[in-house]
Amino acid sequence: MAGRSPEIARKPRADAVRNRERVLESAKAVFSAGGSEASLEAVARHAGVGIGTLYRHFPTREALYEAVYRREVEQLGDLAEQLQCAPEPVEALRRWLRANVEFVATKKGMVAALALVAHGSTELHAYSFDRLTRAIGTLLARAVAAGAIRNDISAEDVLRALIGMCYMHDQPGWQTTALRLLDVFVDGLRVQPAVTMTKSESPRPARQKAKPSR
Amino acid sequence: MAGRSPEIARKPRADAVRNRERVLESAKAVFSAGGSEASLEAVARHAGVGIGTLYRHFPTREALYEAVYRREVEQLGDLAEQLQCAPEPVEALRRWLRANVEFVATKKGMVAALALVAHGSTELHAYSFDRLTRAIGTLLARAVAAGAIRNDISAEDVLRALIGMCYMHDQPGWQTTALRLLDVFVDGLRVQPAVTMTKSESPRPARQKAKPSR
Amino acid sequence: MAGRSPEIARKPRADAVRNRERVLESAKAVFSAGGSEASLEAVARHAGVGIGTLYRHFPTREALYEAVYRREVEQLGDLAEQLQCAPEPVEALRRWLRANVEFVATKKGMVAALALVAHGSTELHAYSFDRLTRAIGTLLARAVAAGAIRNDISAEDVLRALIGMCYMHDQPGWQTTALRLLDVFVDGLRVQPAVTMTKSESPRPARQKAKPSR
Amino acid sequence: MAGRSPEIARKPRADAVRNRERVLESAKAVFSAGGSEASLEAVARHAGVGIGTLYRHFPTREALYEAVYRREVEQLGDLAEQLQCAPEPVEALRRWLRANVEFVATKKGMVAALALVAHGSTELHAYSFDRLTRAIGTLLARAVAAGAIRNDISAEDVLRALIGMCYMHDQPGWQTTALRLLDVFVDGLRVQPAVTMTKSESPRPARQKAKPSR
DNA sequence: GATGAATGAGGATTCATTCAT
DNA sequence: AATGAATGAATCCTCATTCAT
Repeated sequence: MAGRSPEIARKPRADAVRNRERVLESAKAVFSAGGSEASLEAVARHAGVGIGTLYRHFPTREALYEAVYRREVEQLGDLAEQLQCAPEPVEALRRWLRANVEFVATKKGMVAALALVAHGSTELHAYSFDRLTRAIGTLLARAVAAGAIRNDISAEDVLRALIGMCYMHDQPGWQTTALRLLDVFVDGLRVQPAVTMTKSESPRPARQKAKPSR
Repeated sequence: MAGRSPEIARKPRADAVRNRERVLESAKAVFSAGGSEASLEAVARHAGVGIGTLYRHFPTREALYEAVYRREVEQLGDLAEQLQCAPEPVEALRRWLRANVEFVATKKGMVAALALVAHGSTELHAYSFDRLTRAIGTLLARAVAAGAIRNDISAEDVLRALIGMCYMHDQPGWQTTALRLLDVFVDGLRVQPAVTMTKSESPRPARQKAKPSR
Repeated sequence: MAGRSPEIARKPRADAVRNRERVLESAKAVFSAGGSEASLEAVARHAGVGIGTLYRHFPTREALYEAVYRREVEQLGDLAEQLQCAPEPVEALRRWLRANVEFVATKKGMVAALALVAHGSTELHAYSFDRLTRAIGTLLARAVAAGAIRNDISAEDVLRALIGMCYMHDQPGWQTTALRLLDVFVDGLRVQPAVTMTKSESPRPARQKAKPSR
Repeated sequence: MAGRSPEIARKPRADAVRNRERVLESAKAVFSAGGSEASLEAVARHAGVGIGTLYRHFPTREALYEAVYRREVEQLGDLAEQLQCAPEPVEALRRWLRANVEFVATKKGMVAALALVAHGSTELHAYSFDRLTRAIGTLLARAVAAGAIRNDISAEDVLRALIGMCYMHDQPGWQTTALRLLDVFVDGLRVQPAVTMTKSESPRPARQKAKPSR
C-alpha cells in the first residue's frame, strides 16, 4: 500500500485481464459440457491457467457463476426492452419467448443462466430475476392494456413457464417442442378477439382454422 | 443347503423388510431435500442403518433410484388410466395435469421421478417415459377425437410441458403458479367451440364461464 | 450339554459334511483363480452356501487355508516317501523335484500350498515344513551316503530351491523352464565320481576340483 | 500465463521435490514390509504427507510402483554391464547373481522389483525384463563362447532362477541359503573343463551328447 | 499476479465378521 | 445347522481450498 493512493484503482495488468477472460470462457464451455458441478480444476485446465489464478479472480464458485451468467441475462433483458416498441403486443411477447429458446439452443450457458434465475439464491439471482421480471412485466402490461391477454398472469409466472419449457433442453428435438409449447401457452394467454372470425391474421394455420386461436 | 428349497422363496426376514423400507423412505426424503446426487451415506444415516445395509438392498445408485421412483410413476400412470372414463375429455386431461402438481407438492420424491422421466437414461427412464406417455396419449386422443383440442400436440409434448411446470417446485408459492400456468396451457390447447363472441366483457372471464376453471 | 456325554462326538449331520466338502473345493478353485486374498464371500457363493456356513466350518481364514492345503502337502510328502526305495538315489531326488513341478502345473492350489510352506506362520506351516523337510531329508541322506552329491546342502535348502523354481508358475512356458532349471540344480549338487575320467558318466565332475564349491 | 515460457521447464519447488522423495522412500519401506498391496494411505502416512500429495505425484498405483522400482532395476542392469569386462566369464556371472542377493538383502524394495520383473504386466515390467534379460544375456554369451557353461540355458531362465532363489527373502537366514543355492546352480551350469582328461573336444557340446539335456 | 503443491474432508465401495432367525 | 442380513472399518479416489514460491 505504501505510497499508493487507494482511490486510484491500479490499471489492471494486461495478462490479468486476459486470464480473467479466458477463465470466463472456459467456465462457460466446461459448465455447458459437464454440468455446472464440473470441477474448478477442469475449468482452470481448460483455460490454461493455474487453479490459483482462477481463485484469485473468482474467490468462490458462486462468484464465477455470477460472472459467467450475468452477461447472458443481460442479453435477454435487452432483447425484451427492444421489443417493447413492437406494434403488436402479443406478438412481441411471443417473439421474446421464442427468442429465448433460440438463445438456449444456440448459446452455451444460457440454460444455466435461466436455471440460476429459477433456483439461485445468490445476489446475481436476485438481480437477474428482477431484471427479467421487469422486462417481461412491461411486455405483459402492454398486451393486457390492449385487452389482448388475460390479466391474471404475472411476469413471474411467464418467466417460470419459459424456464420450464427450456428444462428439457438436453433432449433431442426439444427445440421444436419448446417452440410449439410456447405457442400453445401464448394462445392460452389470449383473450379471444372478436371471434366472429376473420382468421386472416395469426400464424397457427391448421388449428387456426378450426378455431382462430381464440 | 440343508432344507433349502430353491423354488420356494424364503420368507424375507422381518428386519430386512423394515430396513429396506426405511432406506427407501429416507432416500426419497434426502433426494428431495438435497437433490438426487445426495450422498448415499447421508441416506443410510437418515435411515439409521449402516452403509453396508443400504448397499445390500440396492447395489447401485441406479437401483435405489429405480426403487424409489418406480412407485411414484406407477401412481401417475394409474391415475391417468382412471381418468380415461371421465365424461369430459378436456377436463380429464386438465385434472390429470393438476393432480400431478398436487402429487409433486405433496409427495416427496415425485418431482425427482418426473425429472427422471425427463432426462434419465436408465431402463427405468424408458419404462417411465413409456408408461406416462401412453397414459397421456389416451387422454389426448379422446379430446382430439371429440374435436375439443388441437391435434398437433403429442403426448410427449404434454408430458414435457407438465414437467417444465413443476420445475420450479422449490420456489415459494410455486404450486399456485403451476396450477395457473397449466390452466393457461390447457386453454391454449382448446379449439374454441363456436365462439359467437361477445368479447365485450373482461378478457379471461369468457373461458371462466365456459368452464369455471376448477 | 445337558444329558449328553461329552466324550461321544456327535455324529456330524450329513449335510454338514457335504457343505464342508463343498466349501473346501470351492476355496481351492477360487483361491487358484483369484489369488488367495479372494473374498470369503466369493468362496461361499461358489460353494452355494451362506457365508455363515463357511464361518461355522472354518472360523478363520487361516483355518480354511489350512484345510485347503493340508492334503496337497500330504501328497508331496507321500510321494517322497515312496521314492525312498528307488535304486538310484540322485534320480530319486530328481524325480521328486520334477514331480513337484508336475503337481504345481496340474493341481490347482498346489503352488499356494508351497507358498504357504515357504512363508506361512501358521500351525499348518510348521507341520508342512516339517513334513516335507523330513521327506527330502531322507532322499538327500541316501544320496549323500552314496557319495553321489555334496553334503553341505540341507533338506531345507532343497525345499527352498524347489519353491523358488515354481515361483514363476504363472508365466507362459514356466514348466519347461522349471524342469530345466531343476536339472541344472541337481547337476550342481552332484559330486563328480572318479574324475580320472571315464567321462562316460555324469556331466559335472571336473568342476568340483577346479572350484571346491566355496 | 504471465511470463510462462512453455519450453523452459519450471524449476520444481523444493518442497515438492522433497515430498516426492519421501513418498518414494516410504513406498519402498511400506511395500517391503507389508507386500505391495499395502494401502496407499499407509504409504502417505509413513511419509508424513497427505494422501492428496501422494496422488499428485503418482496418479496411479502403477505409477508409484514404476517410480519405486525403476531405479532398482537400473542398478542391477548397470552392475551386470560392468561385469562384462571381468576376466573369468563364469565368475562374472556368479558374482552378478550373488550381488543380486546382496542387493535384495540390503536394499528394501529390491525383491519387489524382482517380483515385478517376474510377474508384472505393466510397461515397466516389459522394460525391466528386457533390461535384465539383455544384461544377463551378455554375461551368459561370454561364458558359453568360452566353452565354460552349457549353452541350452537362456538369459530368461537364469533370471527366473535368480528370482526364485530370492523368493524366500523373508525367512531367517535366507541369504546364506540363497548364496549357497546359487553356487550350486552355477556349478550345474558348468561344462567340466578338460578333466585330467583328454576329451579335447568342445566344452558344452560334450555333455549335451552324453546327456541330451533331458 | 501467477502458479501449482499440499492438504484433508468426503463420498463410493468392498469385505470380514457377528448375529438374529 | 444353515442362512443371509447388518454393521462398520478400511480403501480408493476426487476436489475445493489454502499457501509457499
